[in-house]
This record gives sequence, C-alpha cells and structure tokens, in this order.
Amino acid sequence: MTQKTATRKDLIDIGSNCAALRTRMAARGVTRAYDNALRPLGIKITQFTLLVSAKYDGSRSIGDMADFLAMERSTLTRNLKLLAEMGLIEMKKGKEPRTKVPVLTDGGEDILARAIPLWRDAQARVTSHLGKARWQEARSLLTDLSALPA
Amino acid sequence: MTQKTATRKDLIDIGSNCAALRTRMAARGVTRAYDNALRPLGIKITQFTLLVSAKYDGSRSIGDMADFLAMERSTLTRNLKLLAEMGLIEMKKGKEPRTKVPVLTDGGEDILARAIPLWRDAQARVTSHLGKARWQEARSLLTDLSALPA
DNA sequence: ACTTTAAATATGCATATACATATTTAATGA
DNA sequence: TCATTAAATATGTATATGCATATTTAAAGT
Repeated sequence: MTQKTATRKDLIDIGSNCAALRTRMAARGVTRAYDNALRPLGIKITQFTLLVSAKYDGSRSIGDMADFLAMERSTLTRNLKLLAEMGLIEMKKGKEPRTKVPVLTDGGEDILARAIPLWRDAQARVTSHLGKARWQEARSLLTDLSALPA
Repeated sequence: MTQKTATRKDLIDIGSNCAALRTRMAARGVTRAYDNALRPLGIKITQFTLLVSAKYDGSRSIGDMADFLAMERSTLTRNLKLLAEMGLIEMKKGKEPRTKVPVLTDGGEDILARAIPLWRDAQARVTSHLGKARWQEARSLLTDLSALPA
C-alpha cells in the first residue's frame, strides 16, 4: 500500500542519501572552484574541458565527442558554437560523411596553454582538500556514476 | 617558464583527473537516471529535492535553504518560483524580517508522496550499480567535494 | 539522374546555474 | 516621523543541460 504522505524517515533518507542531490551539490562546489580559477582568462571550466578534448583528439566529430563526454549531442553542438564565436575553435568538415570536427584556433591554443597552470592550481586545491588517496577513490567512483545504465 | 602550448601529458592528465570534468559527468549521468524515473510525474530530480527540503523544515527561508544546499540564492529563488507556478509550493512570509519561506501545497504533498517510490527505484539502481559499500564511500566523498573552500 | 532513406547536426523549448546589480523590506538613527 | 542603512529577495544577462523535432547531408535504391 502506497503512503498518502511522505514520512519523516523518507525525508531524512532522501536528504542524506539521494545520489542526485549529493552529486549535483558536489558538481556545484567543484565547478565554482575551477570557474573562479579560470575567470582571469574569461573561460569556464566546461569550456576549458572542451578545448582539451578537442586538442587531445583533433579528428573527433561532435557525436563522438558527445559520447566520450557522456553529454547530449545538442548540448555539445551549442557549447562548441559558443567557443567558435569566441574565436577559440573552428568547425571543420570531418572525414566521415556529415560529421563536423572542432579544431583549436591559434587563439584557442594560446588560451589553453595559459589556462593550464590555473587548472593545476584548482586541481591541487581539490586533491589536497580530500587527500591524494581519497581523490583517487573519488575519481574511480565518479567514473562509475557517469556510466549508470539508462 | 610557462609553456607556449599544452603538452600531450597535460591533456591526458586533465582528461583523466580533472575533478570538475569527472564530477560534472557524474552529475549528468545521475541526473538523467533520476529524471527518467520521475518523468511520469512531470517533475525533475532537482524539483523533487526542493520539495523534500521544504517539507523537511517548513520554516527555512530561501537564504537558509540556499546555504544548506550550497546553491546560489538567486538560483534557488528562480527554481522555487517555478515550483510555485506549478502549484506545488506557496511562498509565505517567514518569521525573520524580509524572509520568505516555501511551503508545500496539497498538490505538492501529493506529488511528493507519489514521487517517493519512483525515487527509491532510481536510488536502488544507483546503489546496486556501485554496491552498497562503494555508494557509502561515494556519499562521503561527494559531501566533501561540495564543501570545497571557495 | 532522381527519389528515398538514414545519419549527423541544428533548433525550439524548457530548466538549472551563477555573477552582478536592482529592488524590496524593515530595522536604525537623526 | 523620516531618512538612512542593511538585509533579504528578485532581476538582467549569460552559460550548461536535455528532450523533441527539424534541417542538412550524403549514401542507397530505383
């Protein structure tokens, strides 16, 4: 029989154990830290990540990149468009039919190079906050959480 | 001396270790799972969480709730406004001067009660995906990540 | 060659998020 | 009381995200 109203026990359970709440809270806190670190360069950590991904494999299409990042294709399309408007990447035709591939411009390379030390600062603050061993554990758990069955 | 260009080693380091990337990827995956579970009720996991938080302590102001959820006040203001427009909460005057307090309507109570079993399904899928022990560890690590020093 | 189909990307619409700034509200001081 | 101030919430602007649907692009079929 289904309850007509949420019990106190339910509320406590959800508040302390909901994986979505906990993960989103963590994402807010972590994102804030990295965004603050990168602010002098006028980019956000999400954009930095896309520059890194594009440079790492310069032949990956939007769709492949979206799969890799476990992100909606349409989200990535828009985020890349923004980077293109900022002059940090260019969208080129890919080898596969109909595909497009983001490629860093000189400006994008420059911003990326200058962003790396700032990223390292932020990253070091996270690892020292948790301790290296716990961060390694967190890394592994976060990876598993990214791959939940739909 | 600062490098002029990002090295391959940098890119690999960032791709595999960036806490922001990992945490945001996890948030996307987890959010998707809970949103799918709640879709029949027409609410999202973020909204469910706010209903829970409002019911858990029916006298907390927007500001206090924002602190508790480690969320920007302005973000919370807007998210609550949406819930109010959906008829799930009402904004009432708080005891402290100038404060406003979200309170569940009957409709909000009803949706919350019906959402709880769906939440339990999604939550169970997460804990069984990681295993109970690893989920407990994840919970603890996520909590620490939420509280990064600004 | 022309049509159909399938794959990839783009767009419409909606919510979540944050920073900077404005507005509101009530306490405080003159 | 009335002006000032401080606290709390709201709004402007911008990015990130996802689902549903449209458009584009090129392969496949006739």
